[in-house]
Amino acid sequence: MKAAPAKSRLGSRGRPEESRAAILQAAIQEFARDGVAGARTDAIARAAKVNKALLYYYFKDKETLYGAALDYAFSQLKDHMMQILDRDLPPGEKVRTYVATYFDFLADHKVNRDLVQREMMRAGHGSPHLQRIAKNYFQPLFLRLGQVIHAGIASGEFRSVDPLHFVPSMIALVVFYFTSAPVMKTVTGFDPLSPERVAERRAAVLDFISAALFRHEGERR
Amino acid sequence: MKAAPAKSRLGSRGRPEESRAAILQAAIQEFARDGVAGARTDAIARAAKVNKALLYYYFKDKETLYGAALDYAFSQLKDHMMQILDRDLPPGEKVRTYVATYFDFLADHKVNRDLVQREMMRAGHGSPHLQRIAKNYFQPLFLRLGQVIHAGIASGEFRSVDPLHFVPSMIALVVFYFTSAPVMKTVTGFDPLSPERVAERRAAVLDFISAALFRHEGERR
DNA sequence: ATAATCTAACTAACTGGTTAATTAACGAGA
DNA sequence: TCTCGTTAATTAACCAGTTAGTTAGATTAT
Repeated sequence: MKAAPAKSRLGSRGRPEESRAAILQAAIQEFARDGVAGARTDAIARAAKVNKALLYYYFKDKETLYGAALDYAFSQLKDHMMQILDRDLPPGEKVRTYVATYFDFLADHKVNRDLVQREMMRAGHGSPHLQRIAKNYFQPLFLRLGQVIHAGIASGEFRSVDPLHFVPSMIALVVFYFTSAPVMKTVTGFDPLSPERVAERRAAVLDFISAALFRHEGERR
Repeated sequence: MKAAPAKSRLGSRGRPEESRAAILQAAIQEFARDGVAGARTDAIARAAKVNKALLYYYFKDKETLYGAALDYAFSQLKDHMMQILDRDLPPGEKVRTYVATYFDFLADHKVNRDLVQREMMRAGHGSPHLQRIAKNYFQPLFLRLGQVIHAGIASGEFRSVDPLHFVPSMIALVVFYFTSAPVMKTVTGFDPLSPERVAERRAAVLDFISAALFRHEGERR
C-alpha cells in the first residue's frame, strides 16, 4: 500500500513523482508569467522547493522543461475540449457549447492561457515545439471543429462560412478578451475580469458568433 | 544648408539624430522578435551599427529604450487609425473602413503587431508602460470608436451591441489571425500570410463583423 | 551493497551597465 | 581666416552581478 511518509521530501527517494510534478507545476507558473527567456531556473527550483540540480535530473535543460510545460498545458486544454466535440449534439448547439466551454476554461485557467498565448507568439520566430504542439493538440481539435461546421452548413443551419477562417475567428473572440483585459482595464476603468464583466462577455461572444454563423431569414445561399 | 557629409558616422557628431534613430529602429526589431527579457542590448547595438555605450547615452536603460520603442510603434498605429476616424462617413462605412485599414496596417507591419502583442501580454504582469500607453494611444481610439458605434445604433443601422465588447471583438478578429498564423500554417499546411490568404481573411473579417453588427430585416429592437 | 534520488557548492559564459578617453563640429578671439 | 578651447558624440575596454548548467558527494529505500 506504500503509506505516504508524511512530509519532508528531504533525503532521497522521498517520492520522485511528486518532485517531478512540483518542478513541472512551478515551471508552468514561471514560464506563463515571464516567458521562456524571462523565466529563471533558480526561481523555478525555489518555487518547487527543490534544489536546482534536480531540474536537470528530470529534464535535459530549460528548453526541454519548457516543452514539458507546454505539453501539460496543451493536453489539458485539448482533453477538456475534446469532451465537448465527442458529445452527440446538433451542429449549432455543439458550436455554441464549444465556445462557451472554451470561454469558461480560459476564464478559469489564467496560467494556461498565458502559456498558450506566449507560445503562439514564439512560434512566429521559430519555436522548437511548434510542430509537436500543432500536430498533437491543435490539429485534432481544428479538424473536428471543421467537420461540425461543414455539417451545419450542409443542414442549412449555418451560413456558408469558411471553417478555415471561422474557427480562428471564434477562438479570437474568446482569447483576445483575456489578453487585452489589463489594457482595457486601464482604458475603461472597469475590470474586465470581474465576474459580472466576464459573464457579460461570455454572452456577448455567443451573441456575436451566433449572429455571424446562423443563417438569417430571407438570406440567399 | 548643412550638406550631408556622405557616409561614415565615425568620429563624433556625425549626425546624432541618425544615431538615435538607428538605435530606436534596431531596438524595435529586437524587442519585437524577442521581447524585453529576450532582447540583448549588445544585439541592438550591433544592429544599429553603434557602440553599446551609445544606447545608454541616448536612453537611460534597457527599460527606457523599450518604452521609446513602444511609443514609436503605438503612435504610428494611432496616427494611422485616427485618420480614418476623422473622415466624414456614415457609421457603417466608417466601421468597415476602420477594420479594413487596421487589417491592412497589421498585414504590412509585422514588427508593429509583434511589439503591441508582446506589450499586451506584459501588461498582465505589471508593465511600467501600461498606464502611458493605454491613456495616450488606446483610450483616444477606443472612445472615438465607441461614439461611432453609438451613432450607428441610434440611427438604426446597427444592432444594439455594447461597444465595450464589440470594439475588442473587432480588434480580436483582425489581430488574432496574424498571431495564430504560424500555428495555423503548421495545422492546415497552407500559409495564412500568403497574399491570397490574407485577402481572403480580410473579406472574411469584414463579413463576420458586418453580420454581427448590422441589423437584419425583421429584427426586434 | 546498490542504485535512485537529492543537494551544496561551483563554474564558465553572458548581460546590463559604466568609465575614461577620443574624435570632430562649432564658435570666439587674434 | 587661422587657431584653439569647449562641448556633443562616440568608442574600446572594463566590471560586477546574474544565469544556465555541472560535479562530486550525500541520503535512503530496497
